[in-house]
Amino acid sequence: MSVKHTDDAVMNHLIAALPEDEFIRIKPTLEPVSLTLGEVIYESGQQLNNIYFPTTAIISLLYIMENGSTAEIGMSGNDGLVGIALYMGGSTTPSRAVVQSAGNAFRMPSSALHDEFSLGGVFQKILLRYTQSLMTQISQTAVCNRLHSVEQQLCRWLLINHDLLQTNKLIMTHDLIANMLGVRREGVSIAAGHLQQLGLIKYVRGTITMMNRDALERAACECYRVVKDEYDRLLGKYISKNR
Amino acid sequence: MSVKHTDDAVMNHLIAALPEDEFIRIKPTLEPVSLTLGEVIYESGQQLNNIYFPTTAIISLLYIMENGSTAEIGMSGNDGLVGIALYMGGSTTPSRAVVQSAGNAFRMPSSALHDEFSLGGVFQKILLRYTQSLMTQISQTAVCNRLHSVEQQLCRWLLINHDLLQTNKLIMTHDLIANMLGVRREGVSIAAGHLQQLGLIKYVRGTITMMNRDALERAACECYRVVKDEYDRLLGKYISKNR
DNA sequence: CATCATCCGTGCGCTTGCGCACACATAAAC
DNA sequence: GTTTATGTGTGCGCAAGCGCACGGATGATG
Repeated sequence: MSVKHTDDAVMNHLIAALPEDEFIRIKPTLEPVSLTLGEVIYESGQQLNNIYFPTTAIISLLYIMENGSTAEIGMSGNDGLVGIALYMGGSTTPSRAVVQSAGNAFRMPSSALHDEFSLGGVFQKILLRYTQSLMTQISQTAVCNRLHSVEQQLCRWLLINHDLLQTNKLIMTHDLIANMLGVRREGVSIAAGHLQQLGLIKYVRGTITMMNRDALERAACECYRVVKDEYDRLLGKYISKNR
Repeated sequence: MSVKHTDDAVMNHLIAALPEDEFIRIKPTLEPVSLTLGEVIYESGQQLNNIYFPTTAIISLLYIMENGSTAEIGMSGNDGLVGIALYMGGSTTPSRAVVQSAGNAFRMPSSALHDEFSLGGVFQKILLRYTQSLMTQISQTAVCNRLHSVEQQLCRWLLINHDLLQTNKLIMTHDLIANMLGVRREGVSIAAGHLQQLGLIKYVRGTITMMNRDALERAACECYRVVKDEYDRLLGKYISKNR
């Protein structure tokens, strides 16, 4: 069903899912960019000018409170895009988009996005479906924050990363994870220590290696699977070859 | 700017914001329905057939976990609609929509919705903008669940209700609120008791009366205002007369 | 090789919220 | 008017997570 494009833009699943004609049309508007760790793609409330389709990079959507504490509401990698507000009409959101794992992405200017979106084709369909899948992710984060332990959430967070990464190794300190999860660094250290003791992960100074994915899934809360299944339900028929 | 329609469908702000021609076109497809307290509009994962535009009713979006505990991710009243998944492409969501405050709504069948949505007019714009505003609400709920106290969240929750209601009186037990907030009934009782002591609210057996809205806003976390401001930013220009 | 910054382990007191249990009040039902 | 159901107050003990503090370890820098 899905067409093989002649470009590594295919690494982004949403782009890869486009029919040949739509792909050819938007291809010239896609500019490859390299994103560095910690780079801020969008600042909260700031007018957006481009939408990003990550290929190897992972971008984190963060809320920053008045007192400076932070919490992640969602993550996008080659399964999605960053910059939903551009086609939803708001042009901006109250969240910040930060590069959590350095890598590449394709950048598409706002004008090209609007042109293609307004045609009402598969491009629009896929973008809207992805938006719904992101809503599920955010919703699940909300209930997860309320009802589950730090350790369960850490497992979930590691699994999401694992899905978006090409490797088992994750460059990430406990401190950064704490900022994402909205908890203390010590809390992450304790949870990670426990997971290491169980043999699910290993880590040394800023590098976490996932040793046993299945066990991690069992140690995570149901939230991980709900979001994953919902993504597959919404976009699976477009992204047939994936996974 | 906004046209005065000849119908009480105007009580729903999104419908009221439509230009005359679009309103006339969708009007015959709107069926007034009465919604009773506790009624389940949509069940999690169940195929949707209608979208709802509340006028006096308030609908709560709930997640139900495997162990039966619940948490609210958002609320819609005459400021919005229920059934986003219908035009986003998913046809369903993992959440349940429950009537939290009895009242009326307009029901629009899926087919009519798709017809009008695909025209790419103001209707589509407004629906997408509302979706973004709901995403903000859900996102803020996520960080609020992580970072703020039960009392702060209770204030926020009361304020949202107050905005959607036509009165200061809220028919709601501590137990139900606890289900919404995803906390214990006792926790709500303690927080509510404190707010009553401060003179912000009064309550007796299932009825809560808001006494001092300004003070409630000061006692709430920033989350309330962020969501409200974002809604106004996204939809304010359409809903000029509102507030 | 020595210094320094960064990352992680650990301990302690404290607060918030949980789970449970039960008493008491007020409305509804008969 | 008595019974019954429902809604709220209160009091435990307990666990999770917070804020703070400090010490040790590891890797980068010069």
